[in-house]
Amino acid sequence: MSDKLEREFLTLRRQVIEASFGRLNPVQRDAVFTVNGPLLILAGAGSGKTTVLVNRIANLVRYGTAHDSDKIFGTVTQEDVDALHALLEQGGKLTARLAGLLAVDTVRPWQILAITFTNKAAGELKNRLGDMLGADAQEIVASTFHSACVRILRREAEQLGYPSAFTIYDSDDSQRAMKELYKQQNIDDKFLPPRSALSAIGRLKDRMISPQQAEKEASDIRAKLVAQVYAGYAKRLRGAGAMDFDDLIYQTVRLFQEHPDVLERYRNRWRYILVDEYQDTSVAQFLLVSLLAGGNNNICVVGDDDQSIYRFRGATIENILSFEQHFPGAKVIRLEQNYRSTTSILDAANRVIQNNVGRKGKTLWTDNGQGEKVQYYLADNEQDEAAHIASIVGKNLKKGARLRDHAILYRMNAQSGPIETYFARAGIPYKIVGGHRFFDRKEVKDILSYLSVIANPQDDLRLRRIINEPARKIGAATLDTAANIAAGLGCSLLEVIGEAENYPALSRSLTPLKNFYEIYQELCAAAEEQTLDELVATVIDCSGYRRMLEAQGEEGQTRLENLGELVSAVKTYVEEAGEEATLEGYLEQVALISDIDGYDEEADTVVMMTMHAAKGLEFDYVFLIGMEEGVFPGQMSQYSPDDLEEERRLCYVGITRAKKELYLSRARSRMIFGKTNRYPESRFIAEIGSDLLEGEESAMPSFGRAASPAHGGARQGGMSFKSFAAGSTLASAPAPRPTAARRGAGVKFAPGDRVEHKVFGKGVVLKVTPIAGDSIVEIRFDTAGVKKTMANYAPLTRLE
DNA sequence: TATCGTAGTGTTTTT
DNA sequence: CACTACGATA
Repeated sequence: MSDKLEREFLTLRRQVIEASFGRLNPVQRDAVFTVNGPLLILAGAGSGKTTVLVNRIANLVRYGTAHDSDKIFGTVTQEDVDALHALLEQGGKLTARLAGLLAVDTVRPWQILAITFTNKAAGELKNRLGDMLGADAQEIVASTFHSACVRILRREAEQLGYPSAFTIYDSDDSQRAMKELYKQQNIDDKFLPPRSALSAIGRLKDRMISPQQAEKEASDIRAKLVAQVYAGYAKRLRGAGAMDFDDLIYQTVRLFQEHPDVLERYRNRWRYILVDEYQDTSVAQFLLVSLLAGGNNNICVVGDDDQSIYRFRGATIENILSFEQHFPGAKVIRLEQNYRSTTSILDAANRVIQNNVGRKGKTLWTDNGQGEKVQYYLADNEQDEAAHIASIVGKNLKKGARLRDHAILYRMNAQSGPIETYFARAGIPYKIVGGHRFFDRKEVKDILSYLSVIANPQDDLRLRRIINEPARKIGAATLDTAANIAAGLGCSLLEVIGEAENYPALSRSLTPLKNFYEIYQELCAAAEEQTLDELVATVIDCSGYRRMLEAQGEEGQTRLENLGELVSAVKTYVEEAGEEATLEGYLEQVALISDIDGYDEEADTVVMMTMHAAKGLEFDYVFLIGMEEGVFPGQMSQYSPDDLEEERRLCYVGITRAKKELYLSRARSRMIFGKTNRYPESRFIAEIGSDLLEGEESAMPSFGRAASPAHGGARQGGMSFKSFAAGSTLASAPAPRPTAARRGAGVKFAPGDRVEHKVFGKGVVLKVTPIAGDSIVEIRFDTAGVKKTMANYAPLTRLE
């Protein structure tokens, strides 16, 4: 074999490998083919970092280091070279022989651990890997920090003195546990509210500080109390065989620090580690990753310091800023080209973020073209803001956009209310991500608590939650005596209840306790025999929960329906997990599920969520609402420069979600938590600058704008309305509410009328039902079917 | 022990 | 405004 042939082969090999990954820019390509050693990818918003991540993993598995290597396994023949030429020119399939020649030091899929921020992101990663790698992708572990840790802890919990079926407490459980502790130890909840205590403890755990250390380092009374409460809380959870969210990380790191042999096993298993959203990792998460990567340091992290928005949860931007110190010899790659947004949008984003100090510094650019100017609307109040958004959605739909191309983003969940009300009345389909989760509803949590007591009988907290739900005449007094006995014996509450007849102190409530225990045993037996979804149905029946709800009329009926939904959710889980389906597995999935995980981008509806939840998503049309000082940036951040910078990063995240058009809005007055306030304009508006904005404002502050589709009289251009706004405060003082009376007689509808709806198009009125000063109009649309809307809210006009 | 009513309170963002 | 916690009553 000649040198010349080999050289030709190596060049060809590189070309074939590159071709198999499609279009990548030079910087992206560099990231994909950097295989070994520490790598920091600074990825701006919309820079195609997921593509890079997927391709990088695919390259590890398929080609290993072949792209930059001159190693060849086997002997190259002229035929091989010809075949590669043909492949490059005509495409086609690889033979097994060629595939072998293209690979050098490949990585087995199960040696790769990819950590993402949400389950949804992990799922997407797996899907895209599946498309590229087929069955191999199944063996790659792609999960969140929390899920990955649970996986490890389930296997190793005993080393730490926890049962392997430990319960995962959500923040609600944590709070209950904390309140019980407060009561037991007579702690003043004014001086240190349980919520603050929990978040302080959480932040200690994020920094891997134990209760003992916290005690030692406490310098003031409050810190001392936190340390004391921390110790008590930790003891309580340990006794219940439970871990909270922060424990999942904290205990895993402790496991690795204290059991080098265990760490060694996992180090050998995962030889390549990738972490997405690295800017949002905590000290504990950094330690976890660096422990696992220790040795070969094949660690690749992807992040954007400008998008760090979880400082309040213990994330330290330090992790990204000092990556090169932590991992000497680290390679740093910057992805600054944006493929998502227009120049107008990026200009606005860059203008805002450049007001922050202490960042790595980068400027996004794009060749997507200038695009429309950023729109800025000044509304009278939140209803008017909602109406304006609805009318823009209508306009865009006419231009051919779909509902699901629109996202409404806000600072806090409470802001969704007015928009939701308006959209519901107008009959515009929408979906809210976040707020109250399905699994947080009382009835659902109760049934899940039954299940978790079956899985982990040590868990007194969840037991207390359900022992008298439905009412079984087991009150607080009885439970306290039983708990005291349990504490004395050092066993669980449930064990005491099981043999209640042995304790004279419990004689008065012996029957109810025994009745409960019987139910419990019945359920345990059912857990052995039935499938998971059957078990859930059994729990609902045997516990008496169904009977209780049935006796509650309408309210109980909807709750019963929710429980029906729970049963079908479990059924879906059983079908998906197949043989792997276990009770613990299901409870774990429920505990770690997040709001965004349930977001379905296929459904054609407008979507509403917080800017936090929108991280990582993109939409053609994005509305950022409530651009007011005190709302965004929030009240809490006004006096803290650090918090303000985080708000600014959040603003940057919000702006960069938009692909085509960005709409900002502010209301002159807004009702928040029951009080009407007038907030000044958000500083972010001034930071963007009037030259990038195109303004418009509510025209006549008092007259049913909601129903009038055209913004008659709205001013266009520049920011000249600022002075106008100031002068018109008096005129706009009475809160406008679109009522039938205000709108006059001209816009009533009658059956048979031909009408046009901004969202659904043209149709015929079928029925009109007057109700409380408004009316429900039932319309058969030519294309959208039959819908009901409220006459005063729907963007509806009568056609002559 | 359960249930009803009232007073008070606290409100960001989330795995 | 919405929720919780607590107290009075059946």
